[in-house]
Amino acid sequence: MGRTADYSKQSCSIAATLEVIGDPWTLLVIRDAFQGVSRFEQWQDRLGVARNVLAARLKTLVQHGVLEPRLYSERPPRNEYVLTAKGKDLSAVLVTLHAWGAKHVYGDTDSGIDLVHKTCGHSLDPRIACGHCSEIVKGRDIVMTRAANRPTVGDVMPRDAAVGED
Amino acid sequence: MGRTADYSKQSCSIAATLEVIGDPWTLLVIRDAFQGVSRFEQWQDRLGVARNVLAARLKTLVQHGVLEPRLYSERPPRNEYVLTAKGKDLSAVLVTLHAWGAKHVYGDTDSGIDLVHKTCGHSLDPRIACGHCSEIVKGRDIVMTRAANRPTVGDVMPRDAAVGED
DNA sequence: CAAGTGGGTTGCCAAAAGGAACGGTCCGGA
DNA sequence: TCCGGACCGTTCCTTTTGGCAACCCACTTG
Repeated sequence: MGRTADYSKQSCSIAATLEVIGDPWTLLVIRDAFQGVSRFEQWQDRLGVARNVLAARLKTLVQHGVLEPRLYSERPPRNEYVLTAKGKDLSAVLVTLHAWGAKHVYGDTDSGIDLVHKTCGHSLDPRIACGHCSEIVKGRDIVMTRAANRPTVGDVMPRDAAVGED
Repeated sequence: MGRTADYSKQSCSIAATLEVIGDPWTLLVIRDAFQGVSRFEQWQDRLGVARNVLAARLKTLVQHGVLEPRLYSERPPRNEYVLTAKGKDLSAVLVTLHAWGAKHVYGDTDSGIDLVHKTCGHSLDPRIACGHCSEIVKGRDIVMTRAANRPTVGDVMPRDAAVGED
């Protein structure tokens, strides 16, 4: 079956996030929302996604509080969907996805969408910084630890692991 | 069915990235790889994913150069899979996904996995910084522009749009 | 030599995506 | 007033996938 995919039992923030935005098309719906798209037909035109699928995605995004429906016409009832604060917080995810694709899929070829950092005028080359010490974080300085004494299914990893090496 | 999903025609780095890592389970496979998992049986135990699906995911991740197979036994041929540099570059994506889930799904409850910034000792509160000016980037300082004169399918958005408002 | 382990492949079934058609309500023009 | 079209879905049917279990092959250990 497709995607009954029980990520959910993993008690992991990454899995939990994927539970919300991991369905096919969902992140592209959100990407377009950041570009100002807010109506059914706009998404449908841009993505070419099946209408029933789009309807389902919008519904679950609303349920999860990522999008908020706003009635802009009663009779016929029509609503548009705008990003909530929770949804806008996904910008960091989109930024890192974009950066990876720009670097590793498109080399230096044009990639259709460009992110620009307004305050410095350059196209954005995003890095992860630490909210506490404000330093740029290198991959090897991050430690992924299995929190506390939480018995998780396949606890095969005894030691902590560094994330990346760059 | 599902996921014939032609993201591909979108000429967008985000869509391109999702083409590689957007399948169900794929990001969890990569998450575990960062935690040191490198063998079929380990992933299978931890994720509970169907074996055929796991085999398919590993294959495409290798094809895309995210994982590299390494033969650790000839006869019987057995290989393990390790992250390439390209794969390790996905750490930023995992970090932002994790942060979003920790903040918006788990509130302050324990989330199973914790990311710690070794150099300052705190648990990581990731921010996006600009590689050029080294400043922390606020969402509203990012402009998503449709690059150059690339005619993309549903070009309904005349103006540029700010990303987020935080 | 029998049982176990590691790493898959094969086949069947159910769930999700694709796709096209339809329905309802308004609007603008002929 | 009648006709077509825009919008926003919903329904129905088809096509792919993922879930699941069984199976297989090549060692290895008891």
